[in-house]
This record gives sequence, C-alpha cells and structure tokens, in this order.
Amino acid sequence: MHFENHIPIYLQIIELIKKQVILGILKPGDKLESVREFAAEIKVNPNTVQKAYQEMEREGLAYSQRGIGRFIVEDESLVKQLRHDASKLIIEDFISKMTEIGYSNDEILDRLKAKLNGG
Amino acid sequence: MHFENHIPIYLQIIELIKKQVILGILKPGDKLESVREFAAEIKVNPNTVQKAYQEMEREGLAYSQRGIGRFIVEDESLVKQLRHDASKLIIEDFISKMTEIGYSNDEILDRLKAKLNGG
Amino acid sequence: MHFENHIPIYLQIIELIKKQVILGILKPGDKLESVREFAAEIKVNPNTVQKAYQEMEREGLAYSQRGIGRFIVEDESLVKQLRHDASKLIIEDFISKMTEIGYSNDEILDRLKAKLNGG
Amino acid sequence: MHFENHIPIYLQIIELIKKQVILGILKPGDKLESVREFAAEIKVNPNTVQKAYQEMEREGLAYSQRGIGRFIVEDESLVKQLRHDASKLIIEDFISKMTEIGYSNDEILDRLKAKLNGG
DNA sequence: GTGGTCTAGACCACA
DNA sequence: GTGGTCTAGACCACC
Repeated sequence: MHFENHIPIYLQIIELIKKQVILGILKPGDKLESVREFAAEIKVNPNTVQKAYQEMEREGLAYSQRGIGRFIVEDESLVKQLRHDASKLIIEDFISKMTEIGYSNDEILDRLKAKLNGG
Repeated sequence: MHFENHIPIYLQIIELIKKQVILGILKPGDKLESVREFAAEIKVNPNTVQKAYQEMEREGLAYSQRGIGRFIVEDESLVKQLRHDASKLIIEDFISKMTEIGYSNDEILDRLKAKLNGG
Repeated sequence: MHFENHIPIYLQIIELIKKQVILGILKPGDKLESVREFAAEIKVNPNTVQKAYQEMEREGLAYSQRGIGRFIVEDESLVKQLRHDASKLIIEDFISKMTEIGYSNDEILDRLKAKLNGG
Repeated sequence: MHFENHIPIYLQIIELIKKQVILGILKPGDKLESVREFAAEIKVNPNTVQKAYQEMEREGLAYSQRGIGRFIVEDESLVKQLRHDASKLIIEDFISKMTEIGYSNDEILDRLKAKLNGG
C-alpha cells in the first residue's frame, strides 16, 4: 500500500477501513484482520496498526473481545452515519476553500460541472 | 493571527500569502514585509517566517535581494496560475474523496447544489 | 570534518553526501545517518544537518520516513545522473570562465594538458 | 546587468572589471568610471560600487587620486599577471572538482575534448 | 529511537 | 536596515 507522506499512517489506515465500511466491503459486525496479519499485509509496523485500531475503538467504530478479535460495531445505522459525516466534511471543506480564493457559488458550480463532464 | 493547531505555522504563512496574491492584496513585484517585521506582527519567531519565505522562493513564488528585501516574482501570469493551480487541486481532491465513499457524479452535484442553496 | 569558511555548512554537507553517492560509498536505498548521529559526528548543530537533509529531499535525492529514518532514493540511475550532472556543470563552468578571459579552445586544452602532465 | 544571486554583487563587479582589463577593454592607467556613474549604469547601490572599488585598491589593482578619480594601476605586467592568476585558479579548481567525483586525468581530458568539439 | 517544528538569540555579509 | 546561517534547546508525533 502507498501512503501519503504528510499524513500519519495510522490515520490513513483508519480512513481506509472507514471507506471499506462505507462501500460495504466490511459490514457491521465483521471481524477485523488481526494486528499482525494486517501489518504484514500492508507492510507497516504492527504498532501502527495497533494505534489505528485503538483509535477506532475510541471513536466507537470498533470493539475488541479478548482472545477472539476486533469487530466493527454492530450498528446498522453506522454505514449511513459514516457516509453522511464524511460527505458533509468534504463538501464544507471544498466550499470554504474555493470561497477563500475568491470563487462565487456560481463559479464553484461551473468549475465542478466542467470537471465532471470530461476531465 | 490565528493558527490551526496541527498544521505547521510556516505552511500556514505560505498559504496566507498565496491567498493574498490570488485575491490581489499582494501584486507581482510587491515587496513582502521583512522577516522581522512580519514575525513581530503575527507574533511568531523570525526563523519561522524565514522558513516560510525560503520555501516560497523554492517554489518560485518570491525572490530575495540581499540587504534590500523579498519580493513577489514579477510574473504577471502568476495570479492566474496560482488561482488555477489551487482550484484545480481543490476540485480534484473533492471529487476523488466523494467518489471514494461511493458517490456518483450526479450525487456529488446534487449534494453540492443543496449545500450552496441554503445549507 | 573540516569546513570551508565562506560556504554554508549545510551546503557542504549536501556536497559531501552527493560525492559519497557518486563514489559508491552511499548507494541508492541506503539509510542516511540520523540527524542527531551525524550532527554529533561532524560536530555541528542538529538543525544544520536537518536543513541539509531537507534540502536533499527537495532535490529528490533523499526521502524521509517518520520515526524510521532518511534514505537515499531507490533510483538505480541516480548515481549516473548525479555524476553526469555534476561533471557537466563543472566542465561548462570551466570552459566559460576560460573563454571569458580570452582563451581559445586550443589554448584551454594546452593549458589543461600541461597541468595534468606534471604541474 | 544581471547578477548571480549567491555571489556578492561587489565581487561580481570586481570580476567584471578584471575581465575588462584582461581583455584589453580597460588598460593600465585608464580612469575608472565614477562611483555614481557606474552605479547608475549597472543599476546598483553606489555603496556597492564603492565597496568594489575599495576592494580593488586593497588588492593593488586600482588607486585613487583625490578629486580626480580612480585609475587602474599603471603596471604593464598587470594584464599578464591577472590572466595568469585567473587561469591558474580556474584550472586547478576544475581538475580538483573532477577528481573528487572520480574522474581520472584521461577521462577529464576526454570529456573536455568532447565538449569543445561540438557539444 | 526517528524526523519535524518552533523558539530564542546570536553573528555575519550585504546594500 | 535586510536576508542568511548557525547554535542551543525544547516539544511533538510517529514508529
């Protein structure tokens, strides 16, 4: 796996897993790969995966059962929630950044349409 | 000046100045505030401003004249260039993030329109 | 290590490392000494080494991995490239300087031969 | 006039004048342009020209007569001397730099010949 | 342990 | 006055 240099790897791991939940690759209640397994697979230090998993627990996205493993929380509304939270942040961030460099709402929409229709 | 906590101050300074150029507050050829002046004004260490300025030089946005000061490069196309580069990055980032969490082009546009028309 | 007085130490560090890469003492992919280690070894401030290393990163000669270390880029053509770039600059600089003080191509060659053969 | 950024302007001025002497544009005994005239011509601060002239006096290359002006020293061997000194430094610098990056004497000669014959 | 950032303070050459 | 460099020392996040 390829990591962006300026963002902590453990955060990138969390984002990766969140996306998999949003896209249905991982479902509520599913077991996560073990720290060692996953670390080996994506070639990072196990401590880094450990930190990512712990952070996910802290956020209420996962929980651990001793001796058995870690699981995505069994909250069926989780997917919707994640998707909604993520998209809201992304959209707000987008608008504020464009506004800061002087784009009006109409220009933002125009630029986006142009980009979506053809590159 | 108020700084975001997790982004290096020198990067925030660069962004601030780029925005000022884009918005026409600073024009090509204009003299930048001296390192010491600017540092005092925004209450950071002069070295931090120095680092920001030097990074801007490396990016080709400014140049220094010893004993005289630092200047925005005298490239009249600079403003357009900066605005275009910035908006391109922002838009591409936006689309790729939305796509990664499963939004279609139409959904992206719909969500954006909704947000722009009233929140 | 001995430093020329009028050239910034951090630039001399960069030149030193480039030469080591060119001469094969450092190979692509090799780990650089840590900032602190190297600083202690050559008796300069760690910040000075840091600055040299960061400049090498900007030039695409090295990259850093947080918490792990810094490495020469894993580009096998790097050595050739560095050697070629360096020699090209040196030769062009030499010829232009000699030409500027009125030496013809033949005279340049004669003077060089004389110097190489003994004096 | 265009100045290299990393070399002090006053040194570049000295080099310029030395070259003019070597090339016979300025002859021993010739009057130098006044500080103000020259400064205006090459668009630098008069102080900078002043410093260049003073340094040339210190080196024994020029002398001043109060109220009259500054002159290149009337030493007929000066031209030869300057040319010889300059070329010696340039050649030694060239050889040592090429040797440091692993070029043998033969390779140095080959590269130079290649460059002089067409490249 | 590693690199990254920041502060404080100093000295220098240059204009 | 200006920018450029360097030191000393500190704190942080990351691995």
